[in-house]
Amino acid sequence: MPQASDSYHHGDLRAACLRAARELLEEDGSAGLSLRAVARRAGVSATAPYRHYADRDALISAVAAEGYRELGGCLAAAHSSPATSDDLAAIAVAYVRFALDHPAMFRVMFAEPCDPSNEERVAATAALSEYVRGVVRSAFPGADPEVLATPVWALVHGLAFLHLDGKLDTSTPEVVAHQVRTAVHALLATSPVTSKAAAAAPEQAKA
Amino acid sequence: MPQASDSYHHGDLRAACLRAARELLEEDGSAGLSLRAVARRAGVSATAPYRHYADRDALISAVAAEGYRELGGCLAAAHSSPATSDDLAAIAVAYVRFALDHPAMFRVMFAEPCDPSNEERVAATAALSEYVRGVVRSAFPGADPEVLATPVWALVHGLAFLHLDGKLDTSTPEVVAHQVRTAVHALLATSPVTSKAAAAAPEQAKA
DNA sequence: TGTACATCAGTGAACGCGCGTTCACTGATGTAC
DNA sequence: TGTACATCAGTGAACGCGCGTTCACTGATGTAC
Repeated sequence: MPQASDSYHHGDLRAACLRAARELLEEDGSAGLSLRAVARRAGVSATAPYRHYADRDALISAVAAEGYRELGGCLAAAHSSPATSDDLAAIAVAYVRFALDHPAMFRVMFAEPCDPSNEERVAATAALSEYVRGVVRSAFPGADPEVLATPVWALVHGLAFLHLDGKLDTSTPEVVAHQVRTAVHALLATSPVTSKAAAAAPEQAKA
Repeated sequence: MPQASDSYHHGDLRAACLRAARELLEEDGSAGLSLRAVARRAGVSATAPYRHYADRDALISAVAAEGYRELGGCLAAAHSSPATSDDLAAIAVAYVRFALDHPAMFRVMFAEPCDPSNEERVAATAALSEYVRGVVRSAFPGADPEVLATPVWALVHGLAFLHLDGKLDTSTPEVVAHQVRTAVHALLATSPVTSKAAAAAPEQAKA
């Protein structure tokens, strides 16, 4: 039974560090994410986190891994089995929303040049990449997922970053969602690859 | 006549600071980019840069602005008047190449959450955005550039980041170029928007 | 059920570091007469 | 052409800061008998 906050032993400092790190990230951006600040916020001495994380990088990688898992969850929640480009657009909207809701976290996950060799990181991004392939496969059964997965991910990822960096209008969630949907449809609805099936059975192609 | 390196006055410290900052960026990433390090490398006291830059952020913004200008140059050099999706793909390749050749710089330009209100920055990214619209207009005269410019930029920008973060194979420039070209063609050759003209004159549409 | 002891998860002082920025200063340069 | 002086572009000492990490330590917990 953890959580005896007044005792010498914390109970679950590992999780508390992660929580503190995320809060700091949301409040101060990645600049505020120091081991000492995490310890402070967790109400523990500056060196206590070393019991649970080898060093600063290990903590950050753990935060990033958590982010990957959460992003995966958000995408799955947006649509479990996408079958049309509309469905895919909904997933894209969720992706961009995640970036805007957790900007610092998203940057840690993708834009930080930190320890790309960390196992947890590699596994998490491989899983994400595999997920994208799966989405593409189920949304465009006629297309080669190996060819289509990269540009689709790139498109959505790029939309996320352009919004994040203030290059696109982010005034309301609706504006963002519309922007993302429009972009996805503009490129995906009947691209040469996705429309293979349509070419084979043109009468089924949407107008 | 500047460059009297042994004199009390440096000659052109402003430019020397920029140069030093870029070198540090390439060598140590953005973590190594401190005012003091810049001064050290420029062979000048720690406080001398303050004669030319109000503070650290000002220096960084100046570096970023230089980056935008250079990126613009690289893109223009790749193809001056793109008329086909092949031409556009060549520009996309140049964009990704720039990111891979100057990774830290690219991150400063786009992924750093620093002072988005800086005038030089705003102007530079607006110019870049306008440039993308121009490219789209000249490559796809039948399409609405307002609709197409965002997804095209996002696609290319996303490709740059995925390569930069090691999510895609970057072993050789050729591999990268091929990857980028394939991605661009997969989505752009006859997307519903870009093929408006083709729809109006279907007999001219590429097979 | 009680006790001895190993192990675990914290503490707190200390290390050396590099940072951004201020300040009063001084050497070099350029300009007006 | 020479001189006085304002201005400019550097210096170097100092400030306070927060950081990552080490170390020897100690209090709490769990386990074997």
